[in-house]
Amino acid sequence: MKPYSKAETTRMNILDKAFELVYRNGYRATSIDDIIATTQVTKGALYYHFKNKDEMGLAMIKEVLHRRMDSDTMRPLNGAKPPESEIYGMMKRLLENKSFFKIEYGCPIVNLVEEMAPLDSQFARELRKLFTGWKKMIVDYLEEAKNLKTINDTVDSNKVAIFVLSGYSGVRNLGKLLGESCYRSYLKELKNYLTLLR
Amino acid sequence: MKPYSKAETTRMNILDKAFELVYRNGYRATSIDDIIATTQVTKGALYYHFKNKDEMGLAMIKEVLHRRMDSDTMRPLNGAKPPESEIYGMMKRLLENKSFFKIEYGCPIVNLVEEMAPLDSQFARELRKLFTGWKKMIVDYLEEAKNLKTINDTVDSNKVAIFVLSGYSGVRNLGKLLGESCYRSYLKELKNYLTLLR
DNA sequence: TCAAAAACCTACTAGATAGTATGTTTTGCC
DNA sequence: GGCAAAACATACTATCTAGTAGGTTTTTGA
Repeated sequence: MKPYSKAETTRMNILDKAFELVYRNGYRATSIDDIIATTQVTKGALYYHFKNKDEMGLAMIKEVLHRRMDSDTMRPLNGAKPPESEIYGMMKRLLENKSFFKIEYGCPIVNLVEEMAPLDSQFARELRKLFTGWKKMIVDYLEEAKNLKTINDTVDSNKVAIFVLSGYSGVRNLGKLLGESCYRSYLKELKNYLTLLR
Repeated sequence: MKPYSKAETTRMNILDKAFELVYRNGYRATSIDDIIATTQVTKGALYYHFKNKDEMGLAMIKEVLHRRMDSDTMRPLNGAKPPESEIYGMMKRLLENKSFFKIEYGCPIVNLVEEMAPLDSQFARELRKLFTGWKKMIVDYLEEAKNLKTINDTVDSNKVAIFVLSGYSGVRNLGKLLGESCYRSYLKELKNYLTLLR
């Protein structure tokens, strides 16, 4: 594979640092001046790569967020194994990943949905892609598990996926307020719920 | 009861309008100038009532948010009735209350936790009061229901409360992205989950 | 190697922002 | 009625904000 050009490096540097700042402070509260200060990239360079702040924000979602999401959550689930192992395991890995996530800052995707989905349809569109991709992965797993008789075939895969993703989004929110203990409570009760699908 | 003085009216007017703006745009994106424009109150009057923006924001949480929360969710639950009726009913009422909540803007408390809990310990403290009050109500109900043999006495009330509140917070987030349909999915699956407690 | 295009740099602008200084009006109370 | 304190009004400031104009340097390809 060919190495990154200098310009590509600059661009990725901007997006990566912007992501970190947005994760901690929110999109609108992260100024272009904040970004250029932490990247050491000048304003001219930034506006050479991106037409304006929103275009940069969208690129950040499409590139940085998609990449992290994929590496963290998108290992395909095995329909032969029960949900208390597969779905629970995915959530546990996500919630215990301390290198990408800080409990007090929650989940970057959830944060961006909260802040930007009501305000900007383009942001909403990109974030919807992320979520529906994730949801599809869960639905596909559940359908396979039904076929393999791993779970009860009366299970409504779509509703279960929504319910599980709601729980995840919500505990990321609650975690900001109550700290790590609620991750543990949530995971315990999630496992309880998932046995219901058998 | 004695009528509100003019000054009290002004103060409440500021807090009410500020609440609406913060609900729609977020706390930091709501400027003092926005607030005085919609209230018709001048800057001098606003800064007479509140030392600064944060003090106003905290007053808004303590007064407006607490009041709305109480009237909407704090009807005590009856331990003699099953969770599929009591807890489910509470969530259903909340999610279907279209006069106070707009689906695209989510839940004001959840939004404020998302935005402010990581940034300001005083905001976090006030919001924690709201949440723990709500949580206590659910825990109390579950304990009573255990005593009355309405639910299984192996249920861990605290974990169930965390799990249920996570689901609520999360579906308010998801609703911003996917619209009303996910409220319905969530409620259906919540009822499913709650039967597990019997 | 050398020109054209890509990548970057600096200094600036116009508007928004929280907060203040210094007033004037209104209210409660004797 | 009158007067002190409470309540409100106006004009201002310093700082931050996204974005731009017009330049220089670096890279690329023939």
